[in-house]
Amino acid sequence: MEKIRILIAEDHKLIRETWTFILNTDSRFTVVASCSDSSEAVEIAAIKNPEIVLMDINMMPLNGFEATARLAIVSPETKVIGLSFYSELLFVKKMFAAGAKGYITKNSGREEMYEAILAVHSGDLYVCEEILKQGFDVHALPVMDSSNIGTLTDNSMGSLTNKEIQISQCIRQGLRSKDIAGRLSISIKTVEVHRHNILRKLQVRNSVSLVNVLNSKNGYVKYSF
Amino acid sequence: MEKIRILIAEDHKLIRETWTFILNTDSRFTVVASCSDSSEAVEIAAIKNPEIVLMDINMMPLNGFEATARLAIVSPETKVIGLSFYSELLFVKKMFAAGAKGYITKNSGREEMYEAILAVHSGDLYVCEEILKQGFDVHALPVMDSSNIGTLTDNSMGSLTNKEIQISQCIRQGLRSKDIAGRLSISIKTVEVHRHNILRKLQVRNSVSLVNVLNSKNGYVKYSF
DNA sequence: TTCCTACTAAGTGTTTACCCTTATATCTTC
DNA sequence: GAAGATATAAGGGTAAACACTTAGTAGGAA
Repeated sequence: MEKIRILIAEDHKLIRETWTFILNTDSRFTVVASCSDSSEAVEIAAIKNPEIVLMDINMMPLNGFEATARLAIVSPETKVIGLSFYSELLFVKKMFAAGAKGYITKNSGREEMYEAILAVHSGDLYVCEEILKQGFDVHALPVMDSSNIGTLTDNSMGSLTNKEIQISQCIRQGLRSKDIAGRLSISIKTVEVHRHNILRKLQVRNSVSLVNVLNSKNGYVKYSF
Repeated sequence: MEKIRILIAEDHKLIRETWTFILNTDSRFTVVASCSDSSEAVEIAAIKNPEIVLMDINMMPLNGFEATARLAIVSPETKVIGLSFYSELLFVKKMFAAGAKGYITKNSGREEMYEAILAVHSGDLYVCEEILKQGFDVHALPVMDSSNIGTLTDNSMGSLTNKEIQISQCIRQGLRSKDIAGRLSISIKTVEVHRHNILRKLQVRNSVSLVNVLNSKNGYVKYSF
């Protein structure tokens, strides 16, 4: 039986090396390359056409969403599985919108990683247990093909209006609704409506999480400790 | 030759399982247990007396510093190697002050993890390349033994106590006081007191500003893409 | 011992955030 | 002109954060 050819794109060396090791140890898989750089991942994929890419969403210089969308162009046969510490549905959706076929978090089990690779390789979509539990329905997503891949990769911030973006920047600075209202010369109630809409659109439940999402978009990578 | 007996304490299941796998694959090592809970790590160590503990510094309900200090009491022969995403010297120092004998980041190589285990097992102190490059001199540290272990887990970080640091990290993750109370098994009221004290000590007026201060000090890496 | 710090947790407020609905005016766009 | 999106802002509600106080316990230090 042919081994499934895998590319690992993950910026933490220890994780990248251990995953390479365990996948190569399994007779079903072979890691054809690994890299810590997302641009490199796209280049390598274009040359080696791996069947599967394990793609961390926190990478330089492109984030996982952008790298996934580009990868779909240079190597359409390659299937991407998103990998991250986050189970935030926003990231999951963004990865699928970018053309990913699977998503697992680092709270998944080792067996779950195998399952994900096998499922995606055989043409299925896959998300891990942790994300399923949040009520995410992978089959309810619009089908992603060459016609619309990448079109939704900016939908999070893109769906925020100018005012919402402006206000979210104020929130990020630690300003209260009262402060924002004063600064923008609008009613506190208006600010509150905007806040609510921002949280709803970005699917977070409080301002701290909002700021985390905003930071992750603008190039901050959040580590948890 | 006797295998080196290892306990892995790491909250991300996928990482925990892959490390268990690769260490068990190597004839020099055997993973006697692994867990995602720091209290459990202390309990297990007390029973199994592993020679080495690989301890992630981000754990619940104790952080890595506290777990390491307690471990020194219940299993003095056990040597702890700190593991984290951070090369922040503050965290490295705190871990050594808590009694750790080694520290590697997740940017270390797989071979470096082996080296660390072997070095620490043979009685040396060890820090990875990445930390060495920052000019950290492990041998310049005061010697840690039963008389002073834990005494230096103090106020280098803006005079926040261990509990306050732990709670501020929970806040950073977007958790509410209710969530934090549940996770740490303490009263919401206690969490609120800590929150209040944290804000007062760091001279900020809300959680978003707190997170900004925490991010500016450590843990966040600004990427440009 | 006494002192000090940390952790715990209660009480009692005020303020802010967040949820949901309704509504008006303006603007583009089909 | 109708439809849709945006910005505005109000009312009424719950939940959470924040402010301040008191107080018991535990442990180490003086």
